[in-house]
Amino acid sequence: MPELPEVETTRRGLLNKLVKQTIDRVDITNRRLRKPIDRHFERRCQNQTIINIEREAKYLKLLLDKGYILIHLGMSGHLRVIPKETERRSHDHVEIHLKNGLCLRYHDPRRFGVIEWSDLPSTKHPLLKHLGLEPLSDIFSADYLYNKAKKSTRAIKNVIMDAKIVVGVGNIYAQEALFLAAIHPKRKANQISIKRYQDLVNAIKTVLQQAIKQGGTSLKDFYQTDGKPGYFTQALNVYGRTGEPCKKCQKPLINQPIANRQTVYCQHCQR
DNA sequence: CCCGATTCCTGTAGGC
DNA sequence: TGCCTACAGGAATCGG
Repeated sequence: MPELPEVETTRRGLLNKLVKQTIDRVDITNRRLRKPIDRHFERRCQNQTIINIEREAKYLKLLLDKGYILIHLGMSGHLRVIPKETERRSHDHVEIHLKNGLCLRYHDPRRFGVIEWSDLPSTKHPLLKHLGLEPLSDIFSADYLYNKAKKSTRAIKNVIMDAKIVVGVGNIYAQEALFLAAIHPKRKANQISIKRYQDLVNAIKTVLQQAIKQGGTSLKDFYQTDGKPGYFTQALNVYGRTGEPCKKCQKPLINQPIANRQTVYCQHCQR
């Protein structure tokens, strides 16, 4: 499940291969993603050079001479750069052929992703304009999170997964950050001190930075752009470890759904 | 306005 | 072995 570290890993893997390359043509086998790919997409991209690749939240932006290609990997998407003659597999939905003989191929079994061309600035783009802060930016601070949360009785896990507050934190890293900060995932947001918010903000930054270093987390569908898995999977403390011993206190980890999402935590360490 | 529930989708796992 | 169902989850949308 691509969250911020997986998307950033993808961005870094694509940079060398795509920047300064020119798009020859686009070939789409299935337009039906989270929203259908616009019928003008191919024409908008053709003969454009990729200037740079940026990440905003869990979105990638391939900056072109004019406008940009916006890509979201959804639940199960990944991108690879391969020779264009590489045989296509099922769920390979979009190919962006480069003039150098390579092609960027988008693969997404569950089709929750997004691919579109746009020239709107982020402040005006419907998918980008309401996004909250980047968690690795300096302005994402204990003060900020405390102020956002102090009037809310929501479970803290739902708050840090809310992209209108802070972006890029999905179900895996929310659970990992709460474990590191020793905060119970169901604790009400307005019942956490500013000091503990500092622990939580630190934990979110640490876990995301460590995961980026390891090339992300691979469960089922995510791979780095060179086809290797992400290695943060081995560093997970709680995600997917229901019933296994807590790495701090050895008591078995609990799994309780919060907002219909699996949530694994240690009842003893997290308060 | 706020926020939980529902929805999209398909591969996989578990039950019988 | 094979069929069936439940489940995973990002984020838009719905509705109380």
